[in-house]
Amino acid sequence: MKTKRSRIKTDSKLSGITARPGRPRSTTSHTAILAAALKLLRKKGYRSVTIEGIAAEAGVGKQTIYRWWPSKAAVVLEAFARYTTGRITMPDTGNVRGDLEAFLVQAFDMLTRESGQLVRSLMSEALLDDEFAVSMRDIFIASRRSALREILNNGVERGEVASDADIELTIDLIYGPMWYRLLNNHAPLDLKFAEQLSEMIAGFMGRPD
Amino acid sequence: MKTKRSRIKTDSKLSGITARPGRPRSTTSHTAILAAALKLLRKKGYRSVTIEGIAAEAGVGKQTIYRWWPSKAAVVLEAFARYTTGRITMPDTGNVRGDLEAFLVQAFDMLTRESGQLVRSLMSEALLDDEFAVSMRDIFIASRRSALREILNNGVERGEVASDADIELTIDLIYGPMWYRLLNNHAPLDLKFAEQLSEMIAGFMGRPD
Amino acid sequence: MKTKRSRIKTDSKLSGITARPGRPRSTTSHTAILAAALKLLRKKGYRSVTIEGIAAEAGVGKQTIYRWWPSKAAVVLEAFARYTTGRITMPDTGNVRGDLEAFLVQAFDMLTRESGQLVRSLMSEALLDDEFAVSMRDIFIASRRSALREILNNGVERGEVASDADIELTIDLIYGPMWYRLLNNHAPLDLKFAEQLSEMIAGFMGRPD
Amino acid sequence: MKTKRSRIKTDSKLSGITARPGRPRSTTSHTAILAAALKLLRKKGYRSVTIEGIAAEAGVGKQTIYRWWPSKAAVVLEAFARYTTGRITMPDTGNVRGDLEAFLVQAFDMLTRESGQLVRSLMSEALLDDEFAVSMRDIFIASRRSALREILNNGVERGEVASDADIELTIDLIYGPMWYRLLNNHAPLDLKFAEQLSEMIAGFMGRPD
DNA sequence: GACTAACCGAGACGGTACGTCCCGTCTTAAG
DNA sequence: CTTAAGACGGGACGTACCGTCTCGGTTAGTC
Repeated sequence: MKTKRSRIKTDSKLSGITARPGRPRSTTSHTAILAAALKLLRKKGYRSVTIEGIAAEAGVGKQTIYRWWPSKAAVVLEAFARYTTGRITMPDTGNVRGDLEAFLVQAFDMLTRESGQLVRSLMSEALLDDEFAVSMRDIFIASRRSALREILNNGVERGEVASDADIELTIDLIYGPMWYRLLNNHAPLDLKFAEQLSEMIAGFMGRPD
Repeated sequence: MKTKRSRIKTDSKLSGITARPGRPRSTTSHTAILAAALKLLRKKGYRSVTIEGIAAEAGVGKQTIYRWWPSKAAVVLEAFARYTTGRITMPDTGNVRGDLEAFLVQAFDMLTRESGQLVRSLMSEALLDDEFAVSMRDIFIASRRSALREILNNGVERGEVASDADIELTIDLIYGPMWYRLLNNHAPLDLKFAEQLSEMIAGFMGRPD
Repeated sequence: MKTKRSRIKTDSKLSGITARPGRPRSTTSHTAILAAALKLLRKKGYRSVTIEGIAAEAGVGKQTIYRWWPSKAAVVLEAFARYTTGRITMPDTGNVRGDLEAFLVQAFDMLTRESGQLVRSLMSEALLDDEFAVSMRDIFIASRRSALREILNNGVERGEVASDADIELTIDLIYGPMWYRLLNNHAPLDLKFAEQLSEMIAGFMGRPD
Repeated sequence: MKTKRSRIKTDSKLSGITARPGRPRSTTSHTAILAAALKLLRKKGYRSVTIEGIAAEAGVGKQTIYRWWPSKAAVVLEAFARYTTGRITMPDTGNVRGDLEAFLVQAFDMLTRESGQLVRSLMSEALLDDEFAVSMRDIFIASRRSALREILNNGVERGEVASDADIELTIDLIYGPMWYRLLNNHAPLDLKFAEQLSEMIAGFMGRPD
């Protein structure tokens, strides 16, 4: 998420610089906006959500939104980020393949049952707006990648995975098919797919010989 | 592409079905619209292209566009489909891995040098519009998948690939990473990636034992 | 009513000249158009009636309408003219005042119960289109004026009215208030008004001294 | 003229009613719109004037027009009302007939030389739109009627006119013929007609016997 | 306790594009 | 040559939102 000033303000606590003068940002409005965004998303879908609609639903002036977010996509992204924070739990089955499968099952489940359409909407926006794409990569994609990275690195430490394996490539080989199915909807993100993917990756990585 | 009525026009003499009454569709306008769409796309990018703009550029009434296409995305998709028709050439190197690599090099090259942004735009639309997503799958995705399918089936015939291999899954494993990089732009679609993908797939499929 | 060719054709029967070659004008379509126009007028009001709507309702091509009438107003005017033909009956009470009152009662009644809104619509068009105004004057206004003229001239012959009375002015003094109320709708076209008008006119004309 | 909300804004200090929130209506735009409407009317005639054209000419968004007026006719009516405000001057010749003649000469002159076509256009609209007709009656017709009413009432006070005369009917008898000629254009609104009308009315009213 | 600054709601503003309606013209095949 | 059908270029409609602006009013810290 990008705001015009928020970082400055966030720093003030740490740096001991006193708060800027004037009325401080209303947390009530802030949360009301995010809640409204989420609600409207569910009810009408991303395309039909408008800044004007969010403002009305939140009982807030449009300017208050524009002051803190650059676009509708940014609001939605923050709302979604808040919503999913802490939802990723790291599995610990003892081996890479098990961890991977558990992780994918969890991810597929969430995308299938809850946030799939929302993630699609956000990606849709990212495809047309480079600045937003950066935000999305920073906030959303990066954290998912690093979760996988951790799983794979654990495998390296355990000796299951060759130490010179190309981790980043491997992550692409895992998330790639997942996104492909998510976006194209031509085949399900189900248990079987999680197994197949995990098996493939295990085969790909597991040959240090 | 979706039109309101089938353009199938069987031989009236034989079938007894007479041609539709009324002035026939203008091929001049049809091509002018597609040309205008392509031109504006290059000049201004998908988001800035409007139906109104295409109509003006093509010297055509807006209604003429709305009569034959349901949305801006549909026009662009048809324009793009025409543009790329016949551009996919099937490689013949004698083995699956070689064919695959050659095919991917070709595909990556085109996406990187020419049509990447356009494909991203179309996918963006497909993510928000299910009806359009179907069109896109039918016109664009399907033909790419069947190209890969042919390559893999050739491998089965040659005995390089196990006869019980899951071809559709394999296609996902190839196109998935390609799309993932295309959409997220976090790593290049380069020669090296083509090699890596081909190797991985060869490894994945090539063990009938 | 103005048509581009109808008079030529009308003459051909009389002059013995054989009909023009080609398919003759369809009387079926002609009457269907007028009927459709009248039907739509009643259902939706003049403003909402369109050439396209009439054509559809009549099961006729638009061109067929444009070939024979210059505008929607012309179609409506002809439909209305047909509808009212022969509806004006001349009263004969023996004196000007009685004739006038009877005539006005009849006219007011028709405008109030049936054709008021339609006449208003036609006048509306005439106010913006000079060519149509001429048609309307020829077809509609003129016949009403000559009816009154006859009544007044009968009075002159009987000696009730001064022979040098300004008949045309008098007609204006009668129809003026009638139209004024019809258009402004601020007061009714009722029996009392017919009496008052007749009395006023009798007073105005009846003093040859 | 009809606006969506009353612009009555009583003194907030006294009444305790605070001003409406939000950015106040722009007087600049308001006047620019009326000026543009008048200008376009003169240049192109009522039928060719469009809301879009007025907006462009005034340098204003279309919505700004739609926010405050329900139709093109309403804009034009307000523009015209402003334009004619204070143009009616009451004559004082000492007797009803003189006053009437002077008043009519003035009115005929204005309609003939300046505003005739505009008034016809407005009436055209009023004939098809009841809501607008009410506006027009309130703003335009009513003020003209009350001018005449004053002249006639003066006559009653002076004893020239019978005290039980039907003033409203008399007004119809005067304005009726005027409108009739204005609308049908079959005879001029000239000096002679003003005399004839005045004479007729004087005869009609001036018999207290 | 006044002053100042930034916030807030409300909503009007100039704009752009939408998708629709209908205009009057045209181009077919059929009669 | 007319007809029904219906596509065509075009113009305007009235609406939805955009992102900006301008009000009155609120809520803090600073003088």
